[in-house]
Amino acid sequence: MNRLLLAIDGNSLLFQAYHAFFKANLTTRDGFPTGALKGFFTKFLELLKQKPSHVLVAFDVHQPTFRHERYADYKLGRKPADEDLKKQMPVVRELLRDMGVAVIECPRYEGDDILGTFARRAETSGMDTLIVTGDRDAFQLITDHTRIYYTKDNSIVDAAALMEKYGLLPDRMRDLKALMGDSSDHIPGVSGVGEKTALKLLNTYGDLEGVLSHAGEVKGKLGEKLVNEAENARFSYWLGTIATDAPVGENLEDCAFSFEKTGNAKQRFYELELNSIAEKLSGEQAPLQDDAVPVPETVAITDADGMQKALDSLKSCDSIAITAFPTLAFAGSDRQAFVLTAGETLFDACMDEDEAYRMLSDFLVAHKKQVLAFDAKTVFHRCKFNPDTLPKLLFDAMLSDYLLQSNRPVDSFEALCIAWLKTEKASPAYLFSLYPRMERAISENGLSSLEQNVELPLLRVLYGMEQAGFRTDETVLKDLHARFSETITKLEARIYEAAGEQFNILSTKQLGRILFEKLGLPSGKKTKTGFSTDADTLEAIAQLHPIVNDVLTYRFLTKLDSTFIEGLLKQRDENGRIHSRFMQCVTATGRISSTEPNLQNIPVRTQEGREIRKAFIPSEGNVLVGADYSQIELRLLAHISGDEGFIAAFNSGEDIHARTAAEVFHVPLEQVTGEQRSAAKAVNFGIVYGISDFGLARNLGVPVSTAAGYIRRYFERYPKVQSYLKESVAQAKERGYAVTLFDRKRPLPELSASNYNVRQFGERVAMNMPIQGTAADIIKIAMVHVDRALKEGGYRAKLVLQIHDELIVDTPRDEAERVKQLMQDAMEHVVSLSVRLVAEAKCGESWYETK
DNA sequence: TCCTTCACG
DNA sequence: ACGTACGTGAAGGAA
Repeated sequence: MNRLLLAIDGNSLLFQAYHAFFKANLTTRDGFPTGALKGFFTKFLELLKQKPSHVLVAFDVHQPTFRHERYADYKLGRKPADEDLKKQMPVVRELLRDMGVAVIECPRYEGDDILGTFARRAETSGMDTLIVTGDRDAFQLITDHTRIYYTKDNSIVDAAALMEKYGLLPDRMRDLKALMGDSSDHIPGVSGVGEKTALKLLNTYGDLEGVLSHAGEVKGKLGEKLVNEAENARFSYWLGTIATDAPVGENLEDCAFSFEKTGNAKQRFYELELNSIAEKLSGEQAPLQDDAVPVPETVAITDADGMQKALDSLKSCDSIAITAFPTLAFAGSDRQAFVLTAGETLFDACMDEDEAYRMLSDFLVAHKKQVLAFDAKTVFHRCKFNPDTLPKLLFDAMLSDYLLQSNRPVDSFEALCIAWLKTEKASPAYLFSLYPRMERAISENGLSSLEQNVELPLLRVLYGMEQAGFRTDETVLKDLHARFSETITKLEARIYEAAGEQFNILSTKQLGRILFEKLGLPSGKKTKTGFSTDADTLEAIAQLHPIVNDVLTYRFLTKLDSTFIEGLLKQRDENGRIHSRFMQCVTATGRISSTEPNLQNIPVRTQEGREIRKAFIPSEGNVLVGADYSQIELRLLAHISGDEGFIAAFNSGEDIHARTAAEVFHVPLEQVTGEQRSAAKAVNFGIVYGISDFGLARNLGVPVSTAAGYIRRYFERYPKVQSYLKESVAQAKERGYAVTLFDRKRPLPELSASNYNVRQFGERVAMNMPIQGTAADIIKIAMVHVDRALKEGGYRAKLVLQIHDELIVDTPRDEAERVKQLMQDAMEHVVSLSVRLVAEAKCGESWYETK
């Protein structure tokens, strides 16, 4: 029988696994970090392929070791382990023990010493050892029966390999290190001696003592240093020596290993959502499951005939489950799924997907089927449904997942099936199992109303908006392009002239070189890659050289031209309409986002940019009606905080920023200066973002102390705003999430982070999310109401765009006045708060005119 | 792919 | 003693 001890340096492997998975940022659904676990156990299982008879994993105990007692601070340079890694450390030990693996720690000794000790013990009982570590120190332990699996390059190192690389026997590795030192381990060595010199000395004199006793023969500075630092070298030798006689309680037989026992950890791995690991463990122990998920039979569809038969077999089903990725797949029960085959070559039998979707959508409409889906909006698009006759949508797993975990974007249906059902892969049939499970979670988290009354109805509204698109005028865009291009060319020439050379103005690196090195202008802040050249920085030095303003204008115009003019021209369909996609499951606060193209950031703050809005026009015979909320976030702050002064400020009906300035600076409203109003406005925004004096100071360009004064006075005048913000953070800390008026939740693991900055960020988010998120909830509800009112009122007007606090409706001329009123009404009466919600609506011949 | 910048709320 | 405003998406350069 194979007698092999696998001796693993647990800390070394865990650190390496952690950093390998650091970027992936892997966590369970509820936010527990699992990256290091995944890396560690993936490697561990790979190592088990060596079929060891004995396995041990050695860990350092977090106490001073016997070396520290003599030289206490020699490892002070080590960074403390990351918070995420720390959390996973006890879990690794626990999982290993569950798997029947010996976990060995020895107070005052390091992992290395345990490995060395067991390697010797194994050798005396006639066993071979494979030591797994990323630490080259362990090379000294190599013998005929002990080899090293070096994790840094996944190589197995034995005496021959060592001789080839260093020309040294394993026993001389310590001598090498004693001479050259090791800064990462804080082993001093002899100053000025590196690997090359150390190897030469050892080759000449054999070992460290040989080198030291012949130090007198060595010429020059090196000889002197060897004499002077002999004690240092001997001490280094001692530091670098791994113990082989550590007083470890466990004996070799405690490390006996059998693969069958690993199954005991299976359930725990499933709970940690590390299914790939769980599945590789021994199959003896089946995972415990309350109600099993049937594995559906999969039927491939290759032609229209097969498609028709599949649909016929589903006639008696009430609900059909559908997914669109990677190809159309559907099911009428959890037992059987139909999947369109994606032909891999031109000759494979494979059905035209468009045709399949056509047949499916006709079937759904004709038989009034209900739908369960993952990403129903996309499924609807593929089916090319008429927005007015969409099938009833019972459940969208993507939406439910988003509501349950809005701080983490949904990646794929497959990931969702694996996480929720512990299945191996995705199948539309799993939607029947997901439905009750996820709905129960939705209901337990108080999210049912949000799902049923807001998100699911909104999905249909967004579908209609995406399908309708926004009509655009090509000539407006082309004229602007011509105007911008002309100026851009002129600016470019002037910039090259002033710089004395041609360069890429849009390259921050090249621009930084020109401005700060060649022209010697003062550079402000730095980014991690070099000089900062953002607008704030450039504006600060604009008076010093005319090139700076030209650069700013150049940037401004190229941005408008490439992102907006060219970007939009590319997206127009054959009817000149632009169909943005409204993403419902992206933001952490509950807002929707807009992509391909993003129509939520079309310029408005500058005249030149605003011109672009003239290209957004109503359909033939229509006008646009735009309606936007006035100060919705601040009104929500007033309501939620319950601050009487702030509520009164709104109810006075005056300009809120001016009114705030008057109250905070104790001056009559008429005497508020422009500067005071700006300051008050900035404080109002700051409050909503989770205020800090530093941030406010930077925004206003005033000293931090001045900003702090503004905040203090603001809170004096509106004390309940302050207490609300405090309470908001405290509650989020207690519950682990921030929440909106409509119960939308955002988990905030940041609040319990050990890193101060991360925690501060969590606190700002805890203040902001309830406000931004409630505003998002409200406009979503308004959209559902507007859409419903338009349909029920028999209007032909259509919602085409939402920009967070603004809605645009493409409206037949004769409906315009009524639609305007209808929108304002719907928006203002979504909820009744202690402060009125105010919406203002306006008609126009283009988006430019609706403000 | 990551970084920086900048457009919007 | 630390280094910050909240939420997005797109483009272009650098690597």
